[in-house]
Amino acid sequence: MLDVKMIRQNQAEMKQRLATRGVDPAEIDHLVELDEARRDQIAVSENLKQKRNEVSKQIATLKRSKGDATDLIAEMREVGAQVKQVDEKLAELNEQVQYIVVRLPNLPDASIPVGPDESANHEERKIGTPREFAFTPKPHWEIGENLDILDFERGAKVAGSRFLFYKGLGAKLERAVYNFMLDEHEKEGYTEMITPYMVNDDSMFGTGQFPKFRADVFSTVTDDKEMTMIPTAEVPLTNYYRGEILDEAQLPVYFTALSPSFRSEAGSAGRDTRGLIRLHQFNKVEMVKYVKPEESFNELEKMTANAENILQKLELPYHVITLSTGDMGFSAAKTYDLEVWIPAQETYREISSCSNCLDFQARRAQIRYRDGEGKVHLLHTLNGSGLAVGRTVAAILENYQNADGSVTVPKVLIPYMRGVEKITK
RNA sequence: GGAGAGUUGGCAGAGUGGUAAUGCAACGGACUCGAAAUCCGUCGAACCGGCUUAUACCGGCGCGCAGGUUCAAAUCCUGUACUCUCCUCCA
Repeated sequence: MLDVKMIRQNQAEMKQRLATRGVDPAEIDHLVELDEARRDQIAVSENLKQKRNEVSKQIATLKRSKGDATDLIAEMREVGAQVKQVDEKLAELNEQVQYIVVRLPNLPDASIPVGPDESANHEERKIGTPREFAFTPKPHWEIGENLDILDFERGAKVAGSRFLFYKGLGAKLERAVYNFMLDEHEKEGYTEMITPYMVNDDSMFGTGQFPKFRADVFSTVTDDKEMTMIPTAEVPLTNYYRGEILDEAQLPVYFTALSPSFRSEAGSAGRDTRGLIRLHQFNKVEMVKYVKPEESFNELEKMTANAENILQKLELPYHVITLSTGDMGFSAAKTYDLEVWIPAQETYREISSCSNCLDFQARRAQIRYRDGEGKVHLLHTLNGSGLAVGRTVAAILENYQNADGSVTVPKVLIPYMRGVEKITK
């Protein structure tokens, strides 16, 4: 959420920068108008309340000295009615202002490319060289099905499309991958967490998914209580400190967690219908940071390096891109995507997304810190995948496949596979 | 699922209709070579509005949250969240 006061004081710049994210400048004009009306109404309300407070004190004094306050009470009855009326109007204006402001995306950082969509993304660096195959590489779902380690058919029968079973060494590989990731992040100073996998609306609001993106999630209703299946562990990890004021000395805080992520994938019908790329439920190791504002961009570089470290140790080719204004997520000011090489598709596919949200989430979730002078400030939050586990397994299966259909286990994972060096039929 | 108790400032803790005691902590000062102790003073989170370059200042709000009653609500009423205890159930 953006600061309305800041928008008001920098209207022209805000309109221009938000326009690069698809916000109609007229909406900002409307917001500023409503805010003006809101502040006028606050002044009216507060004047009335001041009067009420003053006269109420007189009434109290009179009553204590057994005086007659009938006239004053009659007068105050009128003031009370006015306050009620003014406050109703104020609540309405507040709601209108909030309606707009909670749906505005974060301000894009000045360093990112401006453009309508992914075509404007900028490649920062390319690491590793895609392997030359002496045979036609198979897609990972074929490899997995042939080896009997991935079962999409039964996933569809038991749950539906975009669900699967991992089986035998497939399940072991998935577990090896995320255990490896968690161990690496632990070395980098992240505290490992196991979070709730269902959250309330306040949490979904805090990180920016709600109210705008309700269609993207799965929710459950029990006894009229609605909960949301987390679309990413970013939600519980970032809401961990919701509504709290941390001490400056606590910062930075680094969290990591493995969790399933549940996504409805509404609007992506027909895309990536096969394999591990786009599922309703997938595992992901997430990284979240709470940092002081002046450090957030440096921390973004470090977090991205932490995600890259995983790919490098797995010896998977990838590149890093900076998302353009049009391709970036709602809460982010700057995002690096890591895309891993998928041989069968001869292309790079997203496997991690690391974002600096500045104070956008902190303002929504009211997460603050107290500095050395005792002053309270919003802090900055970052989140990144480190990495999407299912897509990592897909990349391993495809990049490490052999002509005979077997898959060599990446060196760093062998200890996590209890010594298994190759997955064969 | 049933029954009961609770939620007040950084912490402890009073307050059952008249506008948030008190203690500790914190901050400033005195004393001291310095510190402790003591004494004096200040401050009760955060937030919002006004006025400001910014402080300051003025006002509002503020007793888990949301409503209601009232001239006036921490206090009365309704709903709700969470915590604790007991029963039930359960991994």
